[in-house]
Amino acid sequence: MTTIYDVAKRANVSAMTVSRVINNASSIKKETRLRVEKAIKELDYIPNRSAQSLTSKDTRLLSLIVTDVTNPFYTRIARGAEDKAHEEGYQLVFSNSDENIEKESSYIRSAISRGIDGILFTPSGDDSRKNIKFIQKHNIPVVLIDRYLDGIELDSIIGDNHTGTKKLMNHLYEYGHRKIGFVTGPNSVSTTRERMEGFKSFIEENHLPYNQKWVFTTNLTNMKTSHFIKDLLTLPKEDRPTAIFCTNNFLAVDLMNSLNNIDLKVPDDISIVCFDDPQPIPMHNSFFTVVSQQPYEYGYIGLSMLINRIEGKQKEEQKRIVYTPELMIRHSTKIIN
Amino acid sequence: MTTIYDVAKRANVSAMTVSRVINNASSIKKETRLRVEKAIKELDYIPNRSAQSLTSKDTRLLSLIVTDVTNPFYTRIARGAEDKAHEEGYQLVFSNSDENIEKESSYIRSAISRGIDGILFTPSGDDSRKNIKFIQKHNIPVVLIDRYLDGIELDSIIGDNHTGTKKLMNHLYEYGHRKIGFVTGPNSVSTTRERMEGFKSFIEENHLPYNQKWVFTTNLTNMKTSHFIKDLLTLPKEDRPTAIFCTNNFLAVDLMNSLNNIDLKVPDDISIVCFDDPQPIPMHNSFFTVVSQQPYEYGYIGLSMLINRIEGKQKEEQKRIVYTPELMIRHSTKIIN
DNA sequence: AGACTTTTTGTTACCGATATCATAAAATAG
DNA sequence: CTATTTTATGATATCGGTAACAAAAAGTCT
Repeated sequence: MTTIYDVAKRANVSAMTVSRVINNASSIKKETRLRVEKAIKELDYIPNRSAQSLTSKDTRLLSLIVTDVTNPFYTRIARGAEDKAHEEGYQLVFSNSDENIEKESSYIRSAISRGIDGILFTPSGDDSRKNIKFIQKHNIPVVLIDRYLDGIELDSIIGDNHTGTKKLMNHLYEYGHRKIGFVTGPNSVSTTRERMEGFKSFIEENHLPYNQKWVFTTNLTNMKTSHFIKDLLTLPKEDRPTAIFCTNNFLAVDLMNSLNNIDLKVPDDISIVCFDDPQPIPMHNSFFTVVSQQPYEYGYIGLSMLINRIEGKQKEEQKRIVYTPELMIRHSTKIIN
Repeated sequence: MTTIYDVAKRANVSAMTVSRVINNASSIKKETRLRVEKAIKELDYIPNRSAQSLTSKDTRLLSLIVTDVTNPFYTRIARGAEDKAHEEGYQLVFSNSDENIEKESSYIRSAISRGIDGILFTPSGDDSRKNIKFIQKHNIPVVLIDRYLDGIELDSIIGDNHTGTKKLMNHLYEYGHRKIGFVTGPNSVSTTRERMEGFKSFIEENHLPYNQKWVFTTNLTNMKTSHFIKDLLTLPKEDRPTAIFCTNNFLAVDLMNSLNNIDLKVPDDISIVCFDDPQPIPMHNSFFTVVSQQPYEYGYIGLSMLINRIEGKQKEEQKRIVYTPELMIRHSTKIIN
């Protein structure tokens, strides 16, 4: 490996001078600068960031922790974050927590061990609180993305789940649906919880019928929506929901698969709505009626906030940015009489 | 920041002893080990990887360079790679080259600067050759994924594009299609080139009609398939292709959008096939007829190969793994008479 | 030209860990 | 109980940079 000393020797200067050239410090004679730069080129010298970090205390490395990049929502967050990071000369280490606290902790530990400058973080759920405490104890800037945690004050960028839910419910209502089912993940997650609250209050405010059997909660790893469907079918036809609200895209896809498997058609037999596009591409012919958020912006802006915090541009109190999701009416819902 | 010296002081031992405990070296009295471990816990000490890397020369950091994580094919490669990395105690820095050589170079430079232990790499195209030379000059292990470069011997994991193409073409043929169009990206990419070769040889072997106007080449950044469609429509109806082969999923999606925009329906008016699922989720109701590869495995196995190379388990000559894509007949193709 | 600034370059110590060699303590042997 | 081997711990130099100060060179001024 070529070091700063090799370059120094070749350019006939001290190591310090080379260091100055690398960091284009002031007060270097043009002539020596050129000589050093020549030596750098000739030797293919690249500075060793580990060594730099040892003195400078920064690494220009950031950590992105999401639950699963494979979820198009997070894929686009990742892309947005990476774009901003690249623009600003940072790089991104990415991690999939799979909604698993242990995994999350282990990623955080190694991130800290690496001396990453900050973390862009989608917490698994309420249990993540201790992980956040841990991060804070180590004085590392964090920005929460998509989910927040009660009682923890942090920069964050999230969606307005109440409004989003209301938009979807309203759409179903206008399409004539009154019996509306609800499929959701564990409510240790803020987004899920808020969507559930939104759902319930809509039901109440509009005096819609409500049946405990229309509600299904799943952990996200093995969904088992098929069980739910089977249960629904035990009800007399007039007691079944005509539409189902899913708190996220993965659930909607899984639910639809379960329905298709027993030859129930969406939207002819039942309508489905959910949060977030299941598809990564803004396709003309997307199928699901959703409220759509702007994950790319979440990632991009979230990362800007993080960098501002790191570089001390944002000194004041925490900032929370809230985006309002947009209703996209597509083909998974149908007007009924 | 807590250092090894803080721990040493607290546990009343030398720094070296702490280091030994961290790396669970042999020959430490159980009693001192416990004392040190206690101190580590109490101080929340986490070793500084930058410092470790300075002596050990490894970082347990790997670089993943793909063209765009947002493409579900690469999303899943990323996930596969990250899973394996995590299992083995490595972490992944990820980068989107956007098929842009300059970006690619800049990512490689900073990866090397970081001292990453290896690179899992989807080269932008033929121009990436110089980037690979550069990586090799710095003695960094690389595994190529999805695309290879002629004349460069490296571990790689790729798909069998000839067979894949033949499968799709055969399917169209069996469905009665004879006039088949072709939409492709820049052929500086090995996959594209091979698919094009496969296409041409199929046409020749089966004496199918061929018309230069049925072929459209685009750079992948601004596709402009709509121009292509407009051109097709200037042909008399009987001279238009009844099916179009796209070399990748993004092109297929874009093409379909263009068709929809002028009220041409897939598959009723025209059939489409392509490589790789546009959707990240194995959905029951996926639309496109494709040959599907196993990107998750590409990532997972590619990363294993990389680690083997890094850790010296794979000393011998280069290894090339070739996967055969599988035909998935869905709803974007139609039998014609 | 000499005194005084200002600019440019070099020296040394240090960042936080570990390799290497040295030493102390414990275990075993004679 | 000393001599010898083995095991456990420590001192020091080093990895590749940079901060902080020191020194040398160049430029200004009288």
